[in-house]
Amino acid sequence: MPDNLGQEEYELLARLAHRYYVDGRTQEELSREFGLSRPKVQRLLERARWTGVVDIHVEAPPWLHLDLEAQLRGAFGLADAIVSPARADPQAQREEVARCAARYLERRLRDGYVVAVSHGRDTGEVPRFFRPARRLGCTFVSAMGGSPRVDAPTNPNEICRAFAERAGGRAVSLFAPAYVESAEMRDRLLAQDAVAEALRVAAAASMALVGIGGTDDDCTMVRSGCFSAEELARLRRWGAVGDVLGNYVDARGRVIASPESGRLIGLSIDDLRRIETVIAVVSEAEKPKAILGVLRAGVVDVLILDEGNARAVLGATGEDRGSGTTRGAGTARVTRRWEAPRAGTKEVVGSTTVR
Amino acid sequence: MPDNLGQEEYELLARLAHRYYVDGRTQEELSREFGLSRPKVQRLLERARWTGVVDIHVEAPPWLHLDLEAQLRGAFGLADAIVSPARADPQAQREEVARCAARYLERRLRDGYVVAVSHGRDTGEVPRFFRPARRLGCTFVSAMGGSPRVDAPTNPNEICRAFAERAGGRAVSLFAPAYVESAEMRDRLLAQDAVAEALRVAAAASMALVGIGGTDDDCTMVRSGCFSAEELARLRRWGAVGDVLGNYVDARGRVIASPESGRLIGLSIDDLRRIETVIAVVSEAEKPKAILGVLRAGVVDVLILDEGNARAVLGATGEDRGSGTTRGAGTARVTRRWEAPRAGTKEVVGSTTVR
DNA sequence: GTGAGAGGTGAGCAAATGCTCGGGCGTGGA
DNA sequence: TCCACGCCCGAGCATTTGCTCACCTCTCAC
Repeated sequence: MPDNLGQEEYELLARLAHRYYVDGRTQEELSREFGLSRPKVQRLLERARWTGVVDIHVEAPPWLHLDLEAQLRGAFGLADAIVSPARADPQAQREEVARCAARYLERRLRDGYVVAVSHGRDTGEVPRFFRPARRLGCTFVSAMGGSPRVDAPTNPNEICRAFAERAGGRAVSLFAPAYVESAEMRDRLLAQDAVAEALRVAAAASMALVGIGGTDDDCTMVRSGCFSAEELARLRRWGAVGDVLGNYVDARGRVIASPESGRLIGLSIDDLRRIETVIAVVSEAEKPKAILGVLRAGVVDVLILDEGNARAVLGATGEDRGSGTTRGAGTARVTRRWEAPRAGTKEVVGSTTVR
Repeated sequence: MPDNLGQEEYELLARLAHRYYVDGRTQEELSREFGLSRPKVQRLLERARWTGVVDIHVEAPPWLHLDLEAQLRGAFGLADAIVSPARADPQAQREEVARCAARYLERRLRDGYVVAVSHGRDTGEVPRFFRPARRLGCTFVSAMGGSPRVDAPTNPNEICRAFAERAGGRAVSLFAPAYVESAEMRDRLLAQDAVAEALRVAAAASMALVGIGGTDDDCTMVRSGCFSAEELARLRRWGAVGDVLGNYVDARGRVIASPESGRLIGLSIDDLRRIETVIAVVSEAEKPKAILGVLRAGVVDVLILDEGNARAVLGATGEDRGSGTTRGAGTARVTRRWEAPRAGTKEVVGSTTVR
């Protein structure tokens, strides 16, 4: 198969690889057995992997999209990205994403962690699926104020309460609206101990779980009564494409300093940047622009979303990055781990996947 | 694919494996990323390999028989076994085996090595293919006496000379016949300085290259005039099935103390046992009994032979050992290296190879 | 309720592995 | 012929990995 290999070399590589991977000898044993230096054996094994004499294949469940996840991580420098299986029904899709988020939290939460939580339908679904293996001494705190037209489970306080119940931890509520009428009113509210204290806890969180909002007329901010359609239209004119915790950003990820930003009660983008792990959960269709904007703002560490948004976001990034790996998730050829001995990276990786 | 895995676990294993093998993270990074202890990650990766979520495949050239080699090593405790590609024509087959032997020597020989060499048509072919990359300060010494009806290239002295020429080393000749008329004559010859010296060098060799002789009427010993057909028939009656360096053994590998053994000039089986690496080269058809006998004598460390003999020897060993691995050499599932977490060995290995 | 056993867990260590770097050798050009 | 360049090689070190062992928890029988 590897045509650029001489017969002699092919035999040697195959022998070494077989002895190493199948028979389980160590490289040192092989070096004695074949009369080579140990580093030489290691270089030859590397070459065997590189030429395809050794093929390491990861058989992933068909419903996972590890390739998309890898592309997302790569494209946006995320610590992690999770693409949930696709569902036709929006509610089912939301639950699927929430399930992924819940699993993720279960893996990552540790006693004593403080988690700042946003509002939103996506975020709100997460607690339902959250079942940690044991009681966690965690604190869940609202990272933003509540919405006037409350349908309970999407309000941050309520979400925190649900989390705390599931985790056996405690909830810290923020008793304030997300947006107040004026900057002056905001400052006076922030001077209240109860409000200031909650925000202080939230700002010191080690983790944040946030949704990503859009700017269409049906977005959470409008539905929940925070904004009128006119206010939102004005934000769009300012270039807004989406928000986290009420902080709007434009397509290039720059925070928009609109009149609205002065009326916001909750963590700022800069507050978020100081939080170690910011987890964004998104499931709704037609959100790629908002997601892109927020990703470009560089506050998100972990992105959990559905397949459709993942593809849309990646598609919008520019031409197909790593199109070679777009094949079925099941077939993942070895790239970075067993890099080419010495060669330009991207290029060469591209050529292996052909094979 | 792995049906005995829960969905959740399958996902986790796939994620870990992908991150480890494809993205090249370390286990420690994964442990942080997934919120697991490092040993846990390592156990999960082990499980991923074991359940087939990760599949390591060695693509060997179709003309190699790495599976047969592994079985030979296993069955007879050999340090190494090399099965040469099959050839229909006996002479072509002999050359193929000799080529393998030559390659093997090239890999193993080091400056200062002393190699004891037997007579025989197989051994005699090796020097023709021997082309070390650089001059080797090696000594090649006859491990047994010569034969009366000399056709030059099968006499040990001549083989040594050819080796020395190719290697740029030196040859030490043994000026004596393989068999003399009586034990008394042998003792007197051994008392000769020239003879004793050569044998002393041979006995102190770090390597021996020997053929394996049969007991049919056309064997080297008869063709070369060492024995008459009658003498050979007598050896057969004593149970002889084959020889190394003129030392005959029976089917169970016991040395035969016949009248002939007292007349032999060359290294004994015990001398051979003291040599670190004894390499046996065999190609002729119909030799499996001789090979088996000699293997059972436990003097051979490395066996180099043709496919037909390899299969015959293994077939005769008892029922198909490791029949699971008898498939094409190209497909070698991982066994020993990534053993089952905790389980009886043979059994479990058998079951992987099914898959 | 209580005790015994099985199974799972992570600290810590020994071995194996990957990698860097200085040095030798061959090749091709002046 | 001699020199420069580049390639390959292996010693030695830092990191990663595999593994052992003591402990902990959970289950089940008594």
